[in-house]
Amino acid sequence: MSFIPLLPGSLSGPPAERSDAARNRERLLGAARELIAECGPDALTMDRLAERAGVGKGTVFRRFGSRAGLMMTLLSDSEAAFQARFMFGPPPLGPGAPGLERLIAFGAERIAYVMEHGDLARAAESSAHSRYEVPAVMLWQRHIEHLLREAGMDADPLLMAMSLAATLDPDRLLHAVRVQGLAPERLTDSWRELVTRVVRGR
Amino acid sequence: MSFIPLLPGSLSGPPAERSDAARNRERLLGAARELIAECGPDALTMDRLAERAGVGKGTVFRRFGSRAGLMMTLLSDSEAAFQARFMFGPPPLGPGAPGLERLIAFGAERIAYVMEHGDLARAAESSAHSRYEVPAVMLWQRHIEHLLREAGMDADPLLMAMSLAATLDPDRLLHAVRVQGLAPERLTDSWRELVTRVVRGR
DNA sequence: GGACTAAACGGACCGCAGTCCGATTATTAT
DNA sequence: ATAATAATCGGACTGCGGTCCGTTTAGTCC
Repeated sequence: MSFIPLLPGSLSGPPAERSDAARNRERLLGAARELIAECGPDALTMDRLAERAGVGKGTVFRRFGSRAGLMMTLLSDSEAAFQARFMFGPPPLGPGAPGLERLIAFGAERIAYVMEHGDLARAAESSAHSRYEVPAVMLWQRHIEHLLREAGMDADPLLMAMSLAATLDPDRLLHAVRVQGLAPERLTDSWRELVTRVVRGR
Repeated sequence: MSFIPLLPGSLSGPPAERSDAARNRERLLGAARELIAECGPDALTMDRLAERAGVGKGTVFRRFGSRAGLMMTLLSDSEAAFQARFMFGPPPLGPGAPGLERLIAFGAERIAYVMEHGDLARAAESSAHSRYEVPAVMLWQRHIEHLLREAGMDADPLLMAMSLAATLDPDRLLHAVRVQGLAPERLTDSWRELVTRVVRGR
């Protein structure tokens, strides 16, 4: 988790990080994972986190900016893995399969992802102003748009991608499964049906 | 806004409302509309509202339950008017037109509605746990589902309605228009395209 | 009118996310 | 080693939504 900088002056890039700052970040991430494992993401408050990690509250916010930022950091590993799979992995999720098949696979994988990391994802998006500025969310949407074009979608792929992305919103998916009691497979089936109809068109 | 109860005992229904309670509710609604007219819905805090209306903070919450509840109350008039139009009004929005045409009209009207009352609607849905328990939202979704069935949708109309409703989420629509700078007409066009493809199917 | 009761009242209080600024400490140059 | 400097630290503070409970008051029954 630490590395020796090749260049002392560190040309290009943030001007390095002080050792205590790095130590505190690790402490905070560890404490956050502990608390989430114990009581779930919703019970993680910034005060409790600071106390558990043995640092001041200001430190938490300087490190992660906000609660949502912390959650995004916690998600970033699995998030990056997921991104790698649909961008560079084997088909049908990755490149090599027709657009429609990749779309179907994408939805299925995303639903599975939300079932696993949903609470975290929801917490990461619950930033007051911008639920749609989250980089990962924007990337997904552009990916869907790309696949739509590849599948021959002619009419406003950007907005179609927006609509399809709305369907995969973690909040909605979790509500459907946890509150409405729908089976995840049913969501997957419905997604397949939806994108098929949208792509095949009138 | 007030009426004389026909039966003193008030069979069936809440056990009447005390006069001071009614007076305070009117005061609060008036003050809320003032504040919103002055600074917009986001600047309306429950403390300010209580102060402006000349009542205690506890009174505000007993009256409306929560900030979201207050916003829903403020919306209820225009909300009811909208509902009446798509349930009993003239076609193509109301009954009498084919399902697909009604769906298209519904989306267009909803987009227009959000452009007008969007901030309020967003505030009304921003209750932590349940953005989807709002009665109006549930009604819309069931209405979409009904229209889908009427238009001959065979595959899981409930989930298809859920996906389509997600497209019409106020938060998303406002973000598309205000942040992304998309023209509302483009949203309407895309909606028409979307529902047409979904209904006409594979 | 006067007593009784249930409801409404109000504002102190809580936990939360996020901000601010004086004190502290790691780092670099001398 | 020492001083200078810039980043980090910590916790008091703010504003918010929401809760609680002792006090007040409207409606009712005699």
